Amino acid sequence: MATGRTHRPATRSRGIPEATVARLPLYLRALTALSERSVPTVSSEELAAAAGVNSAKLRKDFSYLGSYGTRGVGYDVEYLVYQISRELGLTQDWPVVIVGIGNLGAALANYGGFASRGFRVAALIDADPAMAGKPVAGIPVQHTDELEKIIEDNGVSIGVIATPAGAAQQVCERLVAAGVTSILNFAPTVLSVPDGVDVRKVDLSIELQILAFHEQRKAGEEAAAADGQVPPAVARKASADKGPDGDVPAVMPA
Amino acid sequence: MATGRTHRPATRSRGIPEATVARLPLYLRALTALSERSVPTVSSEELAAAAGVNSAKLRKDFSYLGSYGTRGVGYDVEYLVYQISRELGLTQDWPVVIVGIGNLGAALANYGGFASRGFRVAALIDADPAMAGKPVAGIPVQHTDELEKIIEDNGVSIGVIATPAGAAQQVCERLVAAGVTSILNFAPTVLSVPDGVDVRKVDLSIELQILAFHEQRKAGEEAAAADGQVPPAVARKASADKGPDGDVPAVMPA
DNA sequence: CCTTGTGAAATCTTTCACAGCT
DNA sequence: AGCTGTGAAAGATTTCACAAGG
Repeated sequence: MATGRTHRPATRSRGIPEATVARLPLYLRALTALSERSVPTVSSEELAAAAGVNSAKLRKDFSYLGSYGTRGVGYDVEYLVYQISRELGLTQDWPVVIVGIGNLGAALANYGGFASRGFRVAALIDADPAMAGKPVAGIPVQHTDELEKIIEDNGVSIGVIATPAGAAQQVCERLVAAGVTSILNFAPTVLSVPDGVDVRKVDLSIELQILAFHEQRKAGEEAAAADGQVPPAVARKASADKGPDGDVPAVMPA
Repeated sequence: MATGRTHRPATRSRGIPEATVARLPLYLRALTALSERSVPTVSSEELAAAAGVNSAKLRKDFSYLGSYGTRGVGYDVEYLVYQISRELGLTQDWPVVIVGIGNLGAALANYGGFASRGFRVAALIDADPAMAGKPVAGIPVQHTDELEKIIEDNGVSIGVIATPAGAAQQVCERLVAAGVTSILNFAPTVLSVPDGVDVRKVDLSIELQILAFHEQRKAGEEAAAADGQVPPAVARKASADKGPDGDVPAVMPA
């Protein structure tokens, strides 16, 4: 196995922080909306509000891409759309396969935003022979047997796994063996992949549990507030970020 | 009323870092699997591997919950399951409503992992009158007109938005006005919410764009590697770490 | 005036490495 | 001997605040 014990040599050439990368799509979406309304320029303050972040963060983020703004004026919308698209690699076509065409897989196949920006559903794959040939979202489902051939023929490097948890690791391994190097995993399981393969996961159950944690915390604070004289709900603020406070009274609800 | 009354006393008693909270569900899932196999205890090393994190991080995470392990032995699986469940607020019942019963909403309603752990789909809501009364996943869809009543009657504090982007903000406002304080948003839009309301978002398009960024970067490095003398099999290097919401399942070679 | 771009400070997160307990 | 729990170091991210430039 790989002996690359050396912690990442850190190719710092194009080092855009991961946190920044994760926000670029957000900015891009906001900018696209502005572009559709033919807004020519936008300030960091305005754009940040539209994207649900604060303006200092946005400016810092953009500073990693280069100096694309004009002091005293703001950013040229069209130009920024182009620069961010290029940075994200959206100026090229990304064929994607979806494996597992159950409820969720079908929903993903039907999701419009998929095709919108550089991504193209190259194939739908399912293990159920009864599904084979059936069109979903206008694309005929193919059997898992064809997986390797489909990946190769279409030059697919991004795979979406929407299978049951039990099948996910095996599907993952076949995708990777066939040449896929980026995986979006909707199955509620941890995937093991070789070095060099990126995995991102989307997990409903985890998100709900995180919300439950904060919900519980709020309930506890409320109870504590009833005791003291903490002012009731305050200012209305637009915020896309998660709860700021991390402070829970040691009150145990038995 | 005092204006400067500090919202948070300097007491750091129970402040679990957000990054830790986001990993607790992962640990819980791994522990549940161990529990089902009747494994009595587990070491931080084993559990970390199962959860796809490193053991130092796991031990640090657990240290915020308390000292639940035994030196020289490891952690008692059942006990940890209980402690983490309690910490996450999963020992209580969380009624949830799903708004927007299209492809995605239906997929979510059918998702088993939903009901499994403390969450219960209290109602499905859709704006289409034609949907009303139709059962999805065994639950009859109700019309949006009923939204406020449903929230109130069921004491719902967590809402899932699976509507088209255009409807999401309005639905969000109605949910919040009716008493919902945690929202899981699947619509590709930034939600504005009052202070004290938590929003988490799940966005296919954003995840794909982040993958595309790394995919593009890999392609660039490959080209650069071809210039040098890195053997093809090992030429790929990982960015390894993910952003705020993501983790990379690490592969632990023997 | 205006708003960007950015060093520096503050804060949060991960990792290291080992003392301390079983 | 083995493994946890944790200070302290290292690293990443956010925020501040202001100089620089339109």
